Order: sequence, then structure tokens, then C-alpha cells
Amino acid sequence: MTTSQGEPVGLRERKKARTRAAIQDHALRLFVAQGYAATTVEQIAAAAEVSPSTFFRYFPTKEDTVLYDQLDPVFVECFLAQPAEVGPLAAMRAALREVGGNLGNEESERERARQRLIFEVPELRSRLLEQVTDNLKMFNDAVAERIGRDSRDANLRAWTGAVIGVVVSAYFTVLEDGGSVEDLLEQVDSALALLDAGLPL
Amino acid sequence: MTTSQGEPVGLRERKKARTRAAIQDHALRLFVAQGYAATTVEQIAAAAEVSPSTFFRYFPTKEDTVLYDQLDPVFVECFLAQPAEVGPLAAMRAALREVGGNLGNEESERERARQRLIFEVPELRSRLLEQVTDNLKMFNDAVAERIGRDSRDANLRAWTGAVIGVVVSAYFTVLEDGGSVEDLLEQVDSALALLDAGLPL
Amino acid sequence: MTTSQGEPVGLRERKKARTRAAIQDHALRLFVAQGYAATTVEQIAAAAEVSPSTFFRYFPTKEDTVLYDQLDPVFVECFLAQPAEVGPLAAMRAALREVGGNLGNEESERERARQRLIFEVPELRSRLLEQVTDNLKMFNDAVAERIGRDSRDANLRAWTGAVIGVVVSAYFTVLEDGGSVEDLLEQVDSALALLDAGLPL
Amino acid sequence: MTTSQGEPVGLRERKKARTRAAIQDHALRLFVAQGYAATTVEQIAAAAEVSPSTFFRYFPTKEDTVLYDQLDPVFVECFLAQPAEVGPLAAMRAALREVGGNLGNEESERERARQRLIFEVPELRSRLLEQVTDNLKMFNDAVAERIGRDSRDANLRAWTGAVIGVVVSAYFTVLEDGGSVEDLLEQVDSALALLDAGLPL
DNA sequence: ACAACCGGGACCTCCCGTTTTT
DNA sequence: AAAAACGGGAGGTCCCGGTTGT
Repeated sequence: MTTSQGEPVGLRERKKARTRAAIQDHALRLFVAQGYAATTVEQIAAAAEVSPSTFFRYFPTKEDTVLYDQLDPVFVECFLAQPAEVGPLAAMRAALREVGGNLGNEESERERARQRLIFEVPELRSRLLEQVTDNLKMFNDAVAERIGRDSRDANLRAWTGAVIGVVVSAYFTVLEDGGSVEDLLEQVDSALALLDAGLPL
Repeated sequence: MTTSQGEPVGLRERKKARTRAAIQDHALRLFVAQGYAATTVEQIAAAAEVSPSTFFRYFPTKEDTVLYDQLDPVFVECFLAQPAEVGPLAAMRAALREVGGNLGNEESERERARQRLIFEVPELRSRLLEQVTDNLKMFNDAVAERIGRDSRDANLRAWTGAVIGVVVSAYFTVLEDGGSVEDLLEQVDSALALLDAGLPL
Repeated sequence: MTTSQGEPVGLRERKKARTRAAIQDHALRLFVAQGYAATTVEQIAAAAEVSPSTFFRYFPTKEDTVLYDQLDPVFVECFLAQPAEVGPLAAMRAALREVGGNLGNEESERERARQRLIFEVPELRSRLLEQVTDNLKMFNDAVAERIGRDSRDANLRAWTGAVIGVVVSAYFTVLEDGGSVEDLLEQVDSALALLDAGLPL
Repeated sequence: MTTSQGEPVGLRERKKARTRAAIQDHALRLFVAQGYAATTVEQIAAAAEVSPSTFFRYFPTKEDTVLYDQLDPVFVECFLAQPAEVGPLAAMRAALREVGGNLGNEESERERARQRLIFEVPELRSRLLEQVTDNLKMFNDAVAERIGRDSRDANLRAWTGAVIGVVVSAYFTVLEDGGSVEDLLEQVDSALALLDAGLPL
């Protein structure tokens, strides 16, 4: 009852995932409609037809309903599935394109709302940036393994930092301009291309 | 009553600067001694011999006593004062060396305490990362002007992102290892050197 | 543990209602004795034998201890309970008489103090007028349902506005003259009678 | 150097009026651009090219820059100038039409911004409603004189209350729908027509 | 046992009257 | 004498840990 990656996908897990997604969808909808601060956990729980305590079993805090990224595991899986001969940067770009290309209309809209909220609500923005450092670490380790280096290698760390920095820079640029999710993917990809080309000024 | 740079340095301003520094010094001292959360604003105010309301006039929140960086304006000035023919990366490294080299013993100790607190106290860490994006923007604009480019230029933004990313990555690496301020400067400098060398893996 | 109306009346609820009433009573008493501004929340809390934080759990602001009208739900219930064949204006007057007629001596005294404070303390007066517009909306909706009209009907809105306007005008007239609660009820009633008679000049 | 109404219109007064209008214009512009709370008095003063202390000579508080209605004296004058044989309600409607009809494009836009701000910012809304009661009183006195009645006459007060109530009700209805200044005038006028017709339901 | 309730205390804002600096 | 800085104190929010009603 598990995939080849070892993730359990039994009926129970599928139901949990659905509930989680439903809560997040209602939360995002309410945040957009009446503002983040003005929406209480009770309202979200009511809209998703669960009790507040159930809400907290799925999301430790209100913030997490926004921060939680349904696409994250998909992206990671996709990144790891890239053929071994592909360099880490190319693998990342390929994964980005694959995941981004398969977004439905609703998913795209939801993702856009999510990003706007993160960008605009200060407390979420702070939390996002914490996630970025976590991702930096994870990405660093993944690449280290992929290319057979020590994850503490200074060259690797510098390289990883540059990649994340370039992505974050592009991310904020697009968000400032109110761009769509497609814009975001495009800009991030071309920013990574620039990095690949040696960051010409 | 102003310097050649146009900054007012009247008695009032000097006293304000002294008060601000005193509050920060006592705050950091107390945080180190008894922990960040366990230290109240009242205690800090009492130690610095000002009223709590005066405390809040100098620092909008308790967090800001840690986040506030007395060296920041010094660094910016130093960066801008680098000769025009020096490239932006070299200018940054030079400024870093100059400012870092002139640190007294006390200043160095205080700075170390500051960095440790930011690194270890979650709410401060969040705030720091917000500062990073602000700095990214300021740095981007400064470089844009220095090299005569539009600050919205995609190549520039990618480059700036990489610089900041590399710095942050080195920063976290050193902090994780409990390194000193000198270690920090050294690692950041050599990380920037790597970036200059094209990020060899 | 609920009445036929479905309202829970457990021990907890009764105690909460008592606490709320006690806080308001002591607050009004102190306001009358030493003035609104000169009375602190701490004093009120002490008098009512609760902690300041409990105070704020019952009343979001100091102002609300005055604004809160224990009689409001009674009046609404009474209004809605009027037989369907009675016109809305007549129903309102009837409800007013019923509620006003059953006021004990203490209640009447407290109500008078409340009204005086609202009338005389500028910030309370502002808040009252906000309440008036809220009430206008609620009244408009209630009448719309009662007579089977759309609540956005222009004729209805004009009529509702006139009713409230007449009431407010009478209210301020009586308060200016320092009248009692009984005067207030009487004047409001006869003002509504004038409206019923077509507002003869 | 005064008009027939006895108002001084010397050069000095004209200049003061211009300054006042300029301050208000810049204030409203900034409020719309960056929000009411986020705009400081200093910014307004700078934009209008006056010192903050001058600002406070023209407007006692920030709120007053929004509340101040340049059209108010124009309207009053117009109302009083209506021929004596016209009833008070007809006179009011005529004045409303005259003033509203002569609004330039800019004036109309500014007025709309003003109304939206008043409607949306709680503290302004409160202050507006206080103004309403002041206007009620003034209107009551003006009509009393016009028709030769005691201003304390109960019939008159009821009538005045109804007029103001009807106007306020129409006002809030339009504002809720985000209507224009022209909508506002139209709705208020037709609401008054309904009052004239005996408030048919 | 479980949740609601309560007390306490820290944080922060705002205002006002006084002192100090310029 | 005007402006800036300061002290004091009240209002209000939030969170945590202990208690009590259900």
C-alpha cells in the first residue's frame, strides 16, 4: 500500500489529504474575501465543515493554512526523478517546468492567492523566509548527495546560496508587480538561466 | 552644526545616540545573562536609567534592540565611498574588511551576542530575514546607480540575488558552528570570492 | 439545559450574565461618582471583584460598559413578538411601552445614568451614533421581513430613515433638557405618533 | 469689503481659503494613495508646502481635513436664498440640485473621495455622525425661523428628525453601493420626494 | 476528563504635563 | 520663547498556567 518512494497512499491517507486540501481551500477563499486578520479559525472550520479542534489537528496554526504548499512534495519528487546525468541546476529547472506546466486553472488561481497573501501579510512573509532557509538546507543536502560532495563543502554552500538567492530575488520581483503564477515560473526559470550563464551584468 | 556630509551632530543628536547605544548595550547584556524572553522591557529601561516610555521612543519593540545594527550606516557609507572604478563586488568586500577590521574588543563581543540572539531566538530570526529582503532591495538600487543600470534590470536582479544568497548562506553556516564575528567576516569574504570566481563546484 | 427559545441557561451562563451586569453596574456607579475619564478600568475591575483581564473579556473597551444595553435583546424580542396584523410602527410603540413599563426603580436609575453619560461624554456620543446606523439597518431588515418587502426597497428605506430620525431627534431633545427615562419614552412615543399622523407642521 | 451677507472677502481671506483648500486637496490625494492611517500630518504639510504648525492652524486635527466640507457654506447660502413662498423641503431640494449641478469634474472627484473616506474610516464615520446632529439642530432652527415657529416645537422637531433621517438613510445606501456623487444627490432627492409624498410604503 | 473560565503579567500605544536644549 | 525629549500612567492585546464547572 505504498508507492515506490515508500509513501503510504491508503484510503485513510487520501481522505486526510482531501480534508487538508479542503480546509486550505476554504481558508484561502475566506482570506481573499474578508482579509487574513479578519478571518478566524472558527470561520474556516465552519466553512470546511470540521470542528475547530479538527482544524488544529491538520494545521498547527492559522498561518500554516497559507504556508502549506500542496505542490511541494510533487516538486521534490519530480526533482529527484530527473536523470542522474542532468546537472542539479538543469534538474531544478526541469522540475519547475513540469510541475508548473501541469497546473489546472483552479490550482493556478489558488496558488496565486496563496502567494499574494504570503507576500502581503507581514507575519506570513516572515514565516516564508524561515522556510526559505530550511529549503536552502534541504536543497544543499540533496545536491550534495546528487553530485557526491560533502554537504558542508564551502563551494557547494556558496553555489546553493546563489541559486536560492536568485530564485528569491526573482520571486519578489514578480510578486511586487502583481504577476501571475505563470509569470513567476517564467521569471524564476530565466533567472536561473542567467545564473547558469555566469550571471552576466 | 553639521558635518560636511550634512549630518547634524549637535549636542542633542550626540546625546540621543548615546542613549540609544546605552539601551541596546544593557539590553544585549541582560539577554545574554538571563535570556531574551525572561528579560522585560522594564528591566532594560531601568538598567539604562530611562523610563519605559523612553525605551519605546528609541526602539519600537523589544526585538529591535537586537535587530538594530549600529554598524549598518558605517558600512553603507564605506561601500559608497569606494572608488568608482572598483566593481560592486570588490567594493562590498573592501567595505566589509574595513568595517570589520576596525572593530574594538567590546564592539566585537556585542556584535557576536547580537548575531547569536538573532540566530537562536525564532522571532528575531524571522525579522532578520525580512531585513535581508529589504537589504537586497537597497543593495540592488545602490549597485544599479553605481554601474548605471536600471534597477529593474533582470540581469542585475539575478546578480544581486546571488550575492545576497551567498552571503546569507555563509552567514548561517558560521552561526551554526558558533563562530566568532571574525569567522563570519572571513567566511563571507571567501564566499564572495567564490562567487567572483564563477561559483566553481 | 435550554429554554424553549433554545437559549442555554446553565449555571455558567447565569454566572457570566451576573458578572457582566456587576461590572456594568459598578462602572456606571463610579462614572457617576467620579466622572468617566477619572475612573480607570482597574478601579472598575476592583469594585466588581474581577481582574482587569476579566474586565476586558466582558467588555472590549471601557466605553462598552456604558454602551452595552441590557434591555436591547428584551426590546427586540418584544418587538418581534407583536401580533402580525399590527403595523411596524405600532409594534415598535407597543414594544417600547411594554419594556419601559416594566422597569424597576434601580433599572430606571441605571438607564438614566447610562443615557446621560452617552449624551455628555464625546467619545461615547460618537459611538452611540454609530450604533444608530447599525440599528437603522437591523430595523430596516426586520420590517422588510415583517411586511414582505425587499430590504433594499427605496420606499422602505426612506420610511425607516424617517422613523429613526424622529426617534433620535426626540431622544436628543429630552436629553438636552435633562429628562428622565420616563420622559424619554413618552417623548419618543408621541414623536412616533406624529410620524404616524403624517408629520403635521 | 464684505458681501451683503456680511462675510468678509478681502484678499487675506481669499488666500486663507486657497491655502485651506490646497491642504485638503493634498490630504485627500494622499489618503486615497496610501491610506488614511498611513498618512501623517507631516507628509500632508510637506505636500501642500506649509509647515506642520501652519497645518494645525488650518485644521485642528487630521480628521478635519476630511470632514471639512468646502461646499457646506455654499449650500447653506443657497438654501437661505430660496424664495420665501417655497416650503422648507422644496427649498432644500432646490438647493441640493443647484449646488450639485454646478460641480466641476475635479470637485466631483474630490467629493467622492471625501465621502468614501468618511464612510470607510471608523473614526471619521463617528465624527460625521456627530456633525449630523449638529446639522439637525441648525436645520431645525433655520426652518423654525423660516416658517415662524418656536424651534422647540415638538411637531417641528419630529419633522426635522424625519428629514435628516431620510437623508442619512439614502446617504448610507448609496455609499454602501459605492455610488458616485451624482447617485448620491439623485437618491437623496428622490428620498425627500418620498417624504413629501407621505412616506408611502 | 474536558473545556471554559479566570488571574497575572508582559508588550505596546497614546496622551499630557514637565523639563531640558537650542 | 519655541521645539524636542522625557516621565508617568491609562487603555488595550495577548499568552500562559491554574482552577472550576459540566
